Amino acid sequence: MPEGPSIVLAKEDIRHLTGLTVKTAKSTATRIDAERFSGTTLKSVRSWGKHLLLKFDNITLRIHFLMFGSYAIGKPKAGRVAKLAIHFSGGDSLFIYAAAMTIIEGPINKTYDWSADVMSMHWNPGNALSKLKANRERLICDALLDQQIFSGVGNIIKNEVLFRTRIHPLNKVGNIPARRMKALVDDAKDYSFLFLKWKRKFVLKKHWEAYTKKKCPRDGHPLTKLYAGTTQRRTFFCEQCQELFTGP
DNA sequence: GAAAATGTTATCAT
DNA sequence: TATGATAACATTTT
Repeated sequence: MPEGPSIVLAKEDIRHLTGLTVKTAKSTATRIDAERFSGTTLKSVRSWGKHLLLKFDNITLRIHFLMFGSYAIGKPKAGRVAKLAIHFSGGDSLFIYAAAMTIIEGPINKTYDWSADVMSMHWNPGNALSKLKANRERLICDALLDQQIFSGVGNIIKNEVLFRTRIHPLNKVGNIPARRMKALVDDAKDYSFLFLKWKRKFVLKKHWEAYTKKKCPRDGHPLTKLYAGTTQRRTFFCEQCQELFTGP
């Protein structure tokens, strides 16, 4: 469920519950006092990167699906205990599984930099570029996963965008020429929307060019698989066509 | 059936 | 104190 576009799909899926009032809510997560939702109304469903945000009157439930989280509408998943179960008056219900959740008090606009979210209409590539300028020493494969810079970008999008823009994942941010960096920032957004389109049609995997692949679709060169960066995430790239810049 | 994986955060070490 | 490594979380796919 995890990367930004998948959260957008979840948002679309859940949005029709907006306007309903909570009859009962139960949570097995110690951090969540589900009682607080009782009697409140679901005001809006939003997302910021990988965060799914459900606003109920004065509090917002922040849901992060981590690697394996999921949800169900209407009917709980068989044989599973929901981390949060919300029953609305009228009979609708929402179940959340294996997610990390937090309650945000009051307005959320202060909490979130919407211009960092690649899926947001407020996404601002210029802001991303200036944040990158402040991170010249980091590897680009790490910077792409930084949710403060590219909120919503996950490991698949990281791999595909680096491949599409022919940038070697082990480049230091500061060594990448400005024009190439701009192309990368733009593609982070563009590819995320392609991801969304393909995921919607269940054809996402078919379009992967680098992620989990063995051969470069451009030149047939074998792809390198490396656990790269400070987070040691799987990184697939072509030594031949993805450029490693040596700096100024 | 073991191992790995679309991820983050809290806690432990240094 | 600040930074970095490790564990914890939990489910589906390979």
